Amino acid sequence: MATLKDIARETGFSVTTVSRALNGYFDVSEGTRTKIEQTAKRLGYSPNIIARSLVTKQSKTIGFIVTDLKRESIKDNFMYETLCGVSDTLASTTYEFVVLSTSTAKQKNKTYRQICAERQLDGVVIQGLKIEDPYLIEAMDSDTPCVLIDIPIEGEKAAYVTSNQFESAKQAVKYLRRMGHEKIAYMNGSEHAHVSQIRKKAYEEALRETGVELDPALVVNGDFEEEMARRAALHLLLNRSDVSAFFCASDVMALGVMQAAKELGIQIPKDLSVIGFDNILLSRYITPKLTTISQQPYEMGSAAAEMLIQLIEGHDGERQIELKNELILRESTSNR
Amino acid sequence: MATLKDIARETGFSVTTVSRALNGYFDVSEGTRTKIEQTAKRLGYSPNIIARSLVTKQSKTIGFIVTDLKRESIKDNFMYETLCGVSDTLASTTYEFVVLSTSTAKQKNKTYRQICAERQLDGVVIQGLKIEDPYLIEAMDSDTPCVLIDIPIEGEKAAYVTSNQFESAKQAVKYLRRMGHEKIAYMNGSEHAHVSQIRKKAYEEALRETGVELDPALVVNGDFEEEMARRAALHLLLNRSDVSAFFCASDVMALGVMQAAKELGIQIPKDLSVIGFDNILLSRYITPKLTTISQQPYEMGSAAAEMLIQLIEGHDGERQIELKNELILRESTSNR
DNA sequence: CTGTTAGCGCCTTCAC
DNA sequence: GTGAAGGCGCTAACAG
Repeated sequence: MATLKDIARETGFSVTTVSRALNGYFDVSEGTRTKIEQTAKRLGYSPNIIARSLVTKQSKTIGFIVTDLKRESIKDNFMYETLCGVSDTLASTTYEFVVLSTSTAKQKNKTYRQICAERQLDGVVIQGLKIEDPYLIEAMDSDTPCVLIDIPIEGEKAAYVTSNQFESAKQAVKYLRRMGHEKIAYMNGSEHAHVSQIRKKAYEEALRETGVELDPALVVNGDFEEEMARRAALHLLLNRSDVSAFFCASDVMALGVMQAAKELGIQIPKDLSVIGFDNILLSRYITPKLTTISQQPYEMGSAAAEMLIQLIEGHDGERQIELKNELILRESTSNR
Repeated sequence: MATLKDIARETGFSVTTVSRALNGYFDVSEGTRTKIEQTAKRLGYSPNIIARSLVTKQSKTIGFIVTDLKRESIKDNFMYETLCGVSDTLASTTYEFVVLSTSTAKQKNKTYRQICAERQLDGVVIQGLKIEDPYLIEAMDSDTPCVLIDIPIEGEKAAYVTSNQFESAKQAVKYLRRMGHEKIAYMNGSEHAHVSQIRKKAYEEALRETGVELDPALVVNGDFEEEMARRAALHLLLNRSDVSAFFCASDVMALGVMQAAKELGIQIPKDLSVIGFDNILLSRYITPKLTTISQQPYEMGSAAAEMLIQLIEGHDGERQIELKNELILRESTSNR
């Protein structure tokens, strides 16, 4: 691969001049610039970003840290869509991104600082971390800019993008209330995820505001997994025939609930109304079609990347973005 | 961030010795090694891969070049699953990967060589390129090792992983033949994709071997898109009421075919049998459940990454891997 | 306008 | 066993 040195030798100019010519500085005469550009082209020169990074301290690469980039999530695709958003936005910049799949366990082996330092990451997009994950704390007082997805924590160099999940979750529960449901169960996701906490709070608040006393027995946990949700729902529905509606913190868990209902001969929506969260692809293909809350993961990824670039380049602008979710009424809900 | 120099200053040794101690060379005394290791730890040292790359010529990063990493493909998830495979395999190595989303158009702006050179990529996994894409030719006579997914071309530094699609496609068509179908239409994908060509060839060969004359009018093109497939199928089915079966080069296109049939009041499988390709998640959720051919994208990604590491590190081993597909019989096919 | 000098953080001879 | 010197490819002062 041709280097600046090669071009310098060919053209007779110094490496410095060649560098400046190729980087569009104005203190090079038109003549030498064209000459240098031509031989650069002839030699198939292309700058070594690695070498450049070493001196400029900018690697032009950002990290996309995700928890458990796993095949199972083809059902929700949340990760994939945010990744597409990030990728598309970055495509029009000079930045590239490395995918860093992590887990709570892995975070003990390599610190966040190390990850950033090793490759001199210019910035980081974080997705799917648990609230007590080491990386989250580290990220907050790190010098490398970062944008959190769905975890609303602000920091000196940290921004976040989230959605109005609280309001939309409340809206879903209140919708069930208006339909006459009173014994509304809630299928929560992993307790360690911020989104779980907030959705649960929304559920509780919606009930309170509509005059329903909270019944802790109606709150179960499916850890965002279909099978866990199925079992939890099975258990609950078996013991509590008074439950007439189920609000789930994710569509995948709603799938589990529907399966459990089917096994028990409970008809949806006649005997049980179900609302999910995410508006996954499957939700409109299953029977009955699932009433759910749509999110905009692609837009989240894309907004995150945009904010990150702003942070990296020191511009000021939005530090928090809240995207709008929407309650999508379909066939899995009906009057009590 | 602490550097070797910092550790050298602290311990009193030279940078050279510190480097050797930390890299496990044996020509350092036990005492100095432990001392150096301790202060390295204390200072939170972690090597600067960028700087190291510059001298070792190994960036420890591989490129994952994909065509059109786009949100639409949440329906097939092929890309995502291979990505997971690559990610998981790389997780146990010291390599990281950058996602490089490209397109035929983009390939004119930046050459494959440049992409590899700029970041000194140690190797590349290529997925989804069209057969006349510039990158494909360039990759073949490039010095950086690469592994192709689903494009069986071998090269000095190139390996590939694919599946027995030819056989499995033939199997599918022959299955339709055994069910008594004679007028079997074929919905092809993009002509520029290698997989399209091979599946089409399989279709033709299966017909020939079972004594059916080829009818070019029965071969239509949906470009791997649902809507395009829907329209193409609509057109064909409208004009050719003798068609009793449809073999599709992808499940997504099969979805389009099923939609077209529905619009025309054609019952599946009573009036029309449909077979897809990919075994996407949706295929077993729709009604009727789609008969299809399953692939193993995750395993492809994972195998590709493994082979790539072998190539990079100069070990010899398999250069071609063929994974097994499987015909999955469900509800969209029946006797003529 | 152009060249010289210096250095980014690291590794690899080659001496001692 | 340890250190000095040199260089990877590039950019950033600083002179001229």
